[in-house]
Amino acid sequence: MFVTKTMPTDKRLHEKDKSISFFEMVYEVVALIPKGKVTSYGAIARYLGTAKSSRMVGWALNALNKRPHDLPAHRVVNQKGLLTGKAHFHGKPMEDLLAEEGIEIKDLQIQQLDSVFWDPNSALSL
DNA sequence: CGATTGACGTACG
DNA sequence: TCGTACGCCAATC
Repeated sequence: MFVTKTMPTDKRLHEKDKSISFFEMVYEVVALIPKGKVTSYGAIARYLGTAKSSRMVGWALNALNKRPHDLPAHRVVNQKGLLTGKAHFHGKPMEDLLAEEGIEIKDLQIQQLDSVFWDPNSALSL
């Protein structure tokens, strides 16, 4: 894992620190999503201090797709628990990956979302 | 350097 | 309640 630059707990993440890219901050948070849990783009965006840049989170993950990575990007869904990024997964279907972690999905929609939702803002004690 | 993009979110009808 | 419109902002073209 490439966490050498800064850890999410570093307060600098909440500053206008341009020394690290927005992408890397997203990667840090995504890497910390517990197995069997999911979070949303908006939740990550809020944690990073750019609540209105939720689209950027998706953009970051899109860039991730272009290069080899071991991040649980499948654990990131939209606020409704819908697997909007499924189309971007080339390997095993996103829903399968989640299902293997014990997450129930029906028609690309995560069931019992509240019980599996992982909010970085509270989990990481913002 | 300006225009476009995008795996979202909120507002509005 | 559901579908559509628009804003958002960093990265890319």
